[in-house]
Amino acid sequence: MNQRAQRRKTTTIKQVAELANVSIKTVSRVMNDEGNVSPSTRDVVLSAAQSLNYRPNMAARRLASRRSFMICLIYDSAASDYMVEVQFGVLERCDADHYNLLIRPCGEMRTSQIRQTLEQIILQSNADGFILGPPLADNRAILELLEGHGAPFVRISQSPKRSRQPCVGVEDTQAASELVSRLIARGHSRIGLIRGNPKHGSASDRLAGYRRALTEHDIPIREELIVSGRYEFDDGVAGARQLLALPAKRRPTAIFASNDHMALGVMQYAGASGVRIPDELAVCGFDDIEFARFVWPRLTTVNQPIRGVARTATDLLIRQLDGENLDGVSIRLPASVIERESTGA
Amino acid sequence: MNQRAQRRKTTTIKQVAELANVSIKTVSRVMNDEGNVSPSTRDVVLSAAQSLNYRPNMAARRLASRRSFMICLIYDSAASDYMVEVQFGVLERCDADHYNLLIRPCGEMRTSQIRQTLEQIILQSNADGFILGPPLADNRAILELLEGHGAPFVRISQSPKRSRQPCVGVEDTQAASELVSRLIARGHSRIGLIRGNPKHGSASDRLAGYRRALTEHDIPIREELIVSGRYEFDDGVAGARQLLALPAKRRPTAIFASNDHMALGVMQYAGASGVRIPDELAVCGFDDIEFARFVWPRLTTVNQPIRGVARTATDLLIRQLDGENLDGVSIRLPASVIERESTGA
DNA sequence: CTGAAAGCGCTTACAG
DNA sequence: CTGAAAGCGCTTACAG
Repeated sequence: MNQRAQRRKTTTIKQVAELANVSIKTVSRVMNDEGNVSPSTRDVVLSAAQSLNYRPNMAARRLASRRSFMICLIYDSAASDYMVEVQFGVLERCDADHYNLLIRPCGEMRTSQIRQTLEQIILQSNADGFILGPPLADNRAILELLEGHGAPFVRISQSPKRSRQPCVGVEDTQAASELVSRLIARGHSRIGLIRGNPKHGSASDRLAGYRRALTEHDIPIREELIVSGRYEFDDGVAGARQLLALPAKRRPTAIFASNDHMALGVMQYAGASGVRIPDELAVCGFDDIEFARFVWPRLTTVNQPIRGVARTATDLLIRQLDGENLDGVSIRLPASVIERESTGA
Repeated sequence: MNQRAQRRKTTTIKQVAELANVSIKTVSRVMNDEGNVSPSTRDVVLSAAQSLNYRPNMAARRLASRRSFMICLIYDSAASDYMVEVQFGVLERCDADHYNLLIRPCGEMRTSQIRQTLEQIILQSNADGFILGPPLADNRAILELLEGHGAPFVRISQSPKRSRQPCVGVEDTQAASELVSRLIARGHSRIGLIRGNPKHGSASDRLAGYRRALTEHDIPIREELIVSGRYEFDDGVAGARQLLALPAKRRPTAIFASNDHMALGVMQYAGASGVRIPDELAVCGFDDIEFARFVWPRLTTVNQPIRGVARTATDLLIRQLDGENLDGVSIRLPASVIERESTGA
C-alpha cells in the first residue's frame, strides 16, 4: 500500500458543495470558470473551496471529461540546448491552463521505429494533442500517421506547407539575409556559405537569405562558394577546408555557416591552419548557442526566439483543443542578428 | 467538443470481460499481472483483450487506485546536455513500468520561489514520487518540504547523507584521482586545480580526488595551486589567469578544471595569452560535454554515466512506490577518464 | 442561474 | 482461483 494515498486527506467537490450549500455541479462550474454562476454564489463557493484547501482531482476530471489534459512533446535529433528551450516554452503555456507535459524524445530511433513508438503513444498516452519538434515535424510518414488518427497537433518547423495543421517557425530567411548584409556592409563580397542539413527546412531558408542579400547588393552568386553540410561540427571543418583551398583571388573573406556548430568547426579549422579571425576570415553562424560566447573571438550569429516559438505552438494547440479551427495557420517569429568579434565587431 | 473523444471507440474492461466470459475483476487481475489467475483463464482474457485491441484507461485506473502513475523530475540549474541525458535515463525506466514523466525545471527561480512552486506541484501534480536533480537535490529547504509532505523521492546527488531518502551519484572522487594520476604519470607535479561550485557536492568530491592522487604520489599539496570557481566558463578564464600569473618556478604545468566549461575557459585564456596546449600547459576537465571534442586540442576529461544514474534513481523510486523500504540506500556508479590531446594523448 | 441523476472505467475490500 | 458490490471524484446531458 502506498503511503501517500493513506496520508492524503483529500477534500472533494462534495465537501465544498456542502459547505457552500450548493450542488456539486455549481462548484464544478465555478472551478472551471464556466460562467452562468451568479457572482454571489461564486464568491461563496470560492471561499468554501479556499477554506477547505480544495484542489480538483485531475484523475476524476480526466475520466469524466474523457480528456487527459496532457500534451505530448515529440522530438528527435535537435540539439539539447534547443530542446530544453522548447520544453521551457511549452511548459510556460501548459502551466497557464493546467495542462501536463509529456516528453517523448525519439532521438535514437529510425523512422520505422519512431512510427511504431508514436503509434503506441497516440493510442496509450491519452494525450489530447501533440507538439512536434524539428526536424521530425517535417517527416511525412509521421504527419500522415497523426492525421490518420485524427490526433490534433502543431508543428515547430520552417516548412508550413507540409500539413494543414498549424505551424510555428522563425523568420530565418530574413535573419540570414540581414546577417549576410552586415558582412557586405563590412566590405566583404566573396562570402562562403556552408549549407545546413537538407532534411531541415531551415537549411533552405538560410540559403535563401544568403542569396537574397547578395542579390539585393548586386553581388553575383558564385556556386563554388556554396558548400554542403548537415549542421554537424565536422561539416564546418570540411567546409572551411574546401573553401579556403580556393585560389587566393576566389577564396572567401567571410564564411556564413548555417549553424553555430559548423561555424565553430570553421573556427577550429582556421585556428589549426593559422588563418586569423576576423582579420583574414570573418565567420558567422546561426542559433546563438551557449558556446558561441565561449570561443575566442566570440561568434557572430543569430538568436532565435525558441521559447517564444514553443509557447506560441502550445497556445495554438490548446486553442485547437478548445474547439477553435486553426486549419492552415502559420506563424513566424522574428530572429535577431548578434554581432560579435568573429566578424570584427 | 473535442474531436478525439468523439472518434475514440474505446474498448473497456467490461467488453473484454464479456467476451472472455469472466468478471471484470479477473480481467483487471490479468492486466495488472496480479497472479492468482489460472493459466487457462489468463490466456482467454489475454486473447480477448488482444482481439478487441483493449488498452486500460489510465484515468480510470488512477482514480480508482488513487495513484497517478506519474513521476515528477525536478531540477534547476544543471546544464542542458546533462538534463537531457537525465531525462533519457528516467524515461527508459518509466516506460518499462508505464509511468508517465512530468518535468519541472526550476532554473530561473530563487529558492523561495522553488519552495512555493514545489509545494504547488506536490499538492496538485498528483505525482506518486519525485526525482531531484543536482544541485537542487542538496537543498535542505526542499528536502524538508518533501519529507514534510511524506512524498517519496530519490536524489541524484554526490552528498548521500543529506537525507534518508535513496541517493544515486557517481564515483567522481575516484575518477578525479585517476585523472590527476594520469597527469602525474606524464611528468607533471605542479598541477593547478580550479574548484567547482561549492553548492554542488561534486565540487568537494573532485577536490578530494585531486588531493588523494597527489598524496598517493607523495606530491605536496600547495594551496596556491588551488583556486575557486563555480563551474562557469568565466571562472576557468579567471582561474587560468590567476594560476598562470604565478612566478615561473611555481606556475603549474597542468590545470585540472573541475568541469569542462571551466576547462574551456582555461583553454581560451591560454590561447589568448599565447600559452601552447599541451606543450606549455596540460588542461583537463570533467563531464565530457559535447564541446570537449570540438575544441582543438580536444579536451581530456571524465565521462559520467548520467543516463545510468538517472535510470537507477528511477528504479529506486519505483521500487519504493511498490512498497520496498530503501531507507538510506546510496549507490554510486563509476566514471571513466577520457584522455585526449589537451594533456598530450 | 441552478441542480439531480447517471456514468466515465477502473480498483478496493471483501466474500467465497 | 474467482466474482459481486461499492465507490474513486469528477463531468455530461438534461431539466427547470
